Amino acid sequence: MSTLCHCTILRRATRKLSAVYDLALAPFAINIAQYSLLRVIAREQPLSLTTLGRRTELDRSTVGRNVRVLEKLGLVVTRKSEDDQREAVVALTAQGTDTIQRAFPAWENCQRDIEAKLGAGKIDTLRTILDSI
Amino acid sequence: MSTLCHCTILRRATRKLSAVYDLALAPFAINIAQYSLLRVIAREQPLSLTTLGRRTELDRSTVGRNVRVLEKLGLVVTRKSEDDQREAVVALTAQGTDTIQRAFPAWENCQRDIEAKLGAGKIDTLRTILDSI
DNA sequence: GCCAGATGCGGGCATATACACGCATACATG
DNA sequence: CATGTATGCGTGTATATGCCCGCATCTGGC
Repeated sequence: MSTLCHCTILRRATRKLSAVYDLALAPFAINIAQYSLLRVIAREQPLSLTTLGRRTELDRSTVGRNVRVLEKLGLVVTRKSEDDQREAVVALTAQGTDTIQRAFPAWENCQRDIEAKLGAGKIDTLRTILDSI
Repeated sequence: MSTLCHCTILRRATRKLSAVYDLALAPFAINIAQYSLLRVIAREQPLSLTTLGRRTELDRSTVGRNVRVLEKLGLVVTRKSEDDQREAVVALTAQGTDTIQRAFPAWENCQRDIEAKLGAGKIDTLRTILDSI
């Protein structure tokens, strides 16, 4: 068995792939983490930070800070929930919706590039493996 | 083709797997990123920060900061190279060497756990895929 | 030998990420 | 209804990561 660390290999690949997506999304002034978060918000808005954390499997405090960045960029707004005064609910702004749509082709190109590079079979395998981690 | 982002899936899996390794290494007061870095240093010490960055495919400034943390933990020392006054070379301390050795079984357990979970075939496939990213 | 370009580093800036703590609100049980 | 527990958030602290800038040093061509 190899002495190479599975986790370290995974971490390295993630950094590299993220850099590819980040570069493609740079013209829209967002990165892949932000794009991904925007997409979840778009799909379920309005939603609370805690819910957003569950969807993304991110720590709630991480989500809170990441959303704050998106807010600073003018892509989302947060407001207090009326039902539950504790909750902060997030929704896209018009600019946020627009940014997602404009960035979509760039993101899709990344998807196609990696699919072409690995082949559909390996993409499926990869997804299966990663989902089971 | 699915609308799921390959990069986001990879990022999520990396966070989760890192958390597993981090938990296993917690008794030794290091995380997987640090353990991995220590191993590279152990293998090639003494080496410059730039070389360390090339080996790990990390930005040099990142390596510089990460090494500083290891230094604060007493696991490595850095000194100015005698040959090239610009270079900062890194080497393990006795405590660093000791920590790697003591942490090794915990790391190895993580390796075996993930190998058992995925099976040797999938581990190989995963490595091949990740290496080609 | 000298200067221009290359190389090595640290620091500034920014995001991503997690955990622990404390505060406010909601809710459930007596 | 009152209190104890559960839930939702923000903040503090820490590491990980990358880009850019400026400084110091090295090196090669002249």
